[in-house]
Amino acid sequence: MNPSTHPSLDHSPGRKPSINREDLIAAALRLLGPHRSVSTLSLREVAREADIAPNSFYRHFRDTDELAVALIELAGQSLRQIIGNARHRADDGGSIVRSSIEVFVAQLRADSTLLHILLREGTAGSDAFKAAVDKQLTYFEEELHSDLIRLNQAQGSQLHDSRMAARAVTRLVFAMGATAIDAPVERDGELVEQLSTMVRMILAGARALQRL
Amino acid sequence: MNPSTHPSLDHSPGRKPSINREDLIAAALRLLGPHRSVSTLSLREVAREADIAPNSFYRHFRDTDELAVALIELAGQSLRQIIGNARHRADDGGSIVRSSIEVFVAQLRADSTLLHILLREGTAGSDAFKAAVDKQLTYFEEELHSDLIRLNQAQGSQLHDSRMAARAVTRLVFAMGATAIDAPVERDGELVEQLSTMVRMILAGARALQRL
DNA sequence: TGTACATCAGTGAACGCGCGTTCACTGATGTAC
DNA sequence: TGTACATCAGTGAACGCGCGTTCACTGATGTAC
Repeated sequence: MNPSTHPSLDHSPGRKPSINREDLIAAALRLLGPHRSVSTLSLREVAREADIAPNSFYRHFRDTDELAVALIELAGQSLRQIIGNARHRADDGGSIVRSSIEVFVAQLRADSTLLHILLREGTAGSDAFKAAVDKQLTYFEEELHSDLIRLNQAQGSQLHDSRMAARAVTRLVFAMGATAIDAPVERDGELVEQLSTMVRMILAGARALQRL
Repeated sequence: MNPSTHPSLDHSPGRKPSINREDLIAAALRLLGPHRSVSTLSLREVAREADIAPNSFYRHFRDTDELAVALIELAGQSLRQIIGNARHRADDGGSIVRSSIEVFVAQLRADSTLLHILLREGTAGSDAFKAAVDKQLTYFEEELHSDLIRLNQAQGSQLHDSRMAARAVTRLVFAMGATAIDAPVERDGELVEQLSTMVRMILAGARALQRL
């Protein structure tokens, strides 16, 4: 993400851009409701939404793939912040598992297009695309991992292979979330319930395996 | 799936089809390598591969969506059979968890287009499409569930909420598998290792929660 | 057995559409002197 | 301060492409008598 690879970010003489990468990203987000997937966005469509000529798109992105990757990174960043906050807030008092999951599901329902982006595109799209999603999931995994380790130390308990526990939780929550997008809101409670059970199973299992 | 809704399956007078649904499905499978997703297939492309005129496609399927659903059902069926066999074979002797996972990963590597179909399309495509994938995952879940119950009875052990355990295992394995398609074969061992650990965590956790 | 007929799988041509991409351009902005 | 110049974001027009879908058709097959 070297700025100089993107002409629009150079501080060179010439006409100032009347529109920038962020504007195009915003236009793309406007197009992406909960039921549109990033890989179905066309260059012309985004340009239309941003009110520029189709070919102007190239001044800011090499192609739609590059825009898609930018969207995924943005989504990952903001979501990690939200979940991270929730986790640390719950830290002192209450169940971390449940409250984190509640925040996650709430995000799912708030028409947070950003979360949908990450959930929808897990397996579809170009290689660059899938790699970008995977990278974000790995970040989530790492943050959860260090939380688990902190928790272990605080409680004096021990997890078997906490890295795998973190990965299992992350992947499972995202997989279940992806399925749940299409479910009616009434089933959100059920989803929170199920996810809490599953995550507790994984954590309890990690503790149990350690004792063997 | 009432046959009479598909003219080609009626036993009515008239010219016999020189090509049928199965031929079109076969053509689609030929086009779908490990890196093509069902939702990117075009009607014209499939028709070309099957060596018929584009408009002849409509004699067999209402649209490409209907073909996609047929592909997913086929994939689900055959895969459940393969995994089911593996599970029951391992039943007497050896670790069920590990050998089932090994079969799964082996299928992933064998260029079994069928499995890739299920993994790739989890979250993409039309609603009919996603519903079809979800249905197949639910079948897997149910079969695993009854296996877990049988196992409980045989071993005298008890699982907390074995339905959720089955769901967690199913969703997790598919999610991890979807990611792994793009990984090099050398990491298959690693994948088997990780999945085994995760699944054992879930099962151990289900047992541990029961004891509480 | 032969004939007239109904069925309908498959066809060729054509349609309009949205797409990504290219080209040569224009004209606002900032720089050099 | 004024002027000549370089930069380059944005443009309008055009391209060729593959797409889904429609239409009226043809002719092989099976049925009725």
